[in-house]
Amino acid sequence: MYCCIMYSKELLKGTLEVIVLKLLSEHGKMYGYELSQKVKEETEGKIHLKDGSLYPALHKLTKDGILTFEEVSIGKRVRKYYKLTSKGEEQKETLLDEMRDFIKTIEKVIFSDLKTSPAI
Amino acid sequence: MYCCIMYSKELLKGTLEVIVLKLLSEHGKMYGYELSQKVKEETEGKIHLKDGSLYPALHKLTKDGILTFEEVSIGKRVRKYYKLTSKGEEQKETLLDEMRDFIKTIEKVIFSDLKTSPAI
DNA sequence: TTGCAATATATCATAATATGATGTATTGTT
DNA sequence: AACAATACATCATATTATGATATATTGCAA
Repeated sequence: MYCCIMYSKELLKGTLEVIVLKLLSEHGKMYGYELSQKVKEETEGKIHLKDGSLYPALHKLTKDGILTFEEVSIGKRVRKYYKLTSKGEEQKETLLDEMRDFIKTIEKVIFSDLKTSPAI
Repeated sequence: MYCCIMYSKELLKGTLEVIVLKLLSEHGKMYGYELSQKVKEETEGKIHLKDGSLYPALHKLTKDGILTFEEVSIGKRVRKYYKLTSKGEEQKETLLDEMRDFIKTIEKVIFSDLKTSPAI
């Protein structure tokens, strides 16, 4: 599977989990491939969850009680539909709050311009 | 040296370099300890560059030609004042643009609310 | 004046995690 | 029949922040 990430790898670290939890919360239940397609679509290809990252993450989140899944047969193919547990819902809220706050703080440090915006 | 980071470790990954470059660009020249104090101050303690992260990063950036430094003796103590090279200035711009775009994209995926904002 | 906090640097083993490579198999299209 | 897309998976590697640890100076308060 090929990649095309617009951002340096480092920036994306830690983002995967938040994205997965947000999408699952929003759509109820989704399977791995569907998740990766959805992200690609919503970011116009800018973020691509690689399967080498996604599937291990889904396994880990399941092991940690954040997700559960049910297997659904589509012909001879088996899909694993994942959804949030109640613990997962809480975790999602925590991570979203954290991300919001993180972005706010980063913006303050990084995009402040001492020369032009002394106001506010 | 003690820590108190409000964010999960993962979120901070990749952020250190951008912060360092931005601050150096803004202040001309700074030494390691000064950098960590500045960040702590500007983020009200929310982000704390640990010396175990900062110094290796400064060494690496120097090795990569992004930074240079000059040693200044303050009494018996020696400070290393770092500043951006011209390559470092370019790198700073690149990383800032990347960060801007990254935040915009992440916000679109993560903070979109399908229920309340079908418009646009 | 003694001891502690702050200043200032540094290194290293460890942990976490995304990645690329690689593999298997099915389904739909040309 | 061949190929792209669908759908899952594993693993060695690379990157990087962290905590622990170390050294030494300086200023301040008891």
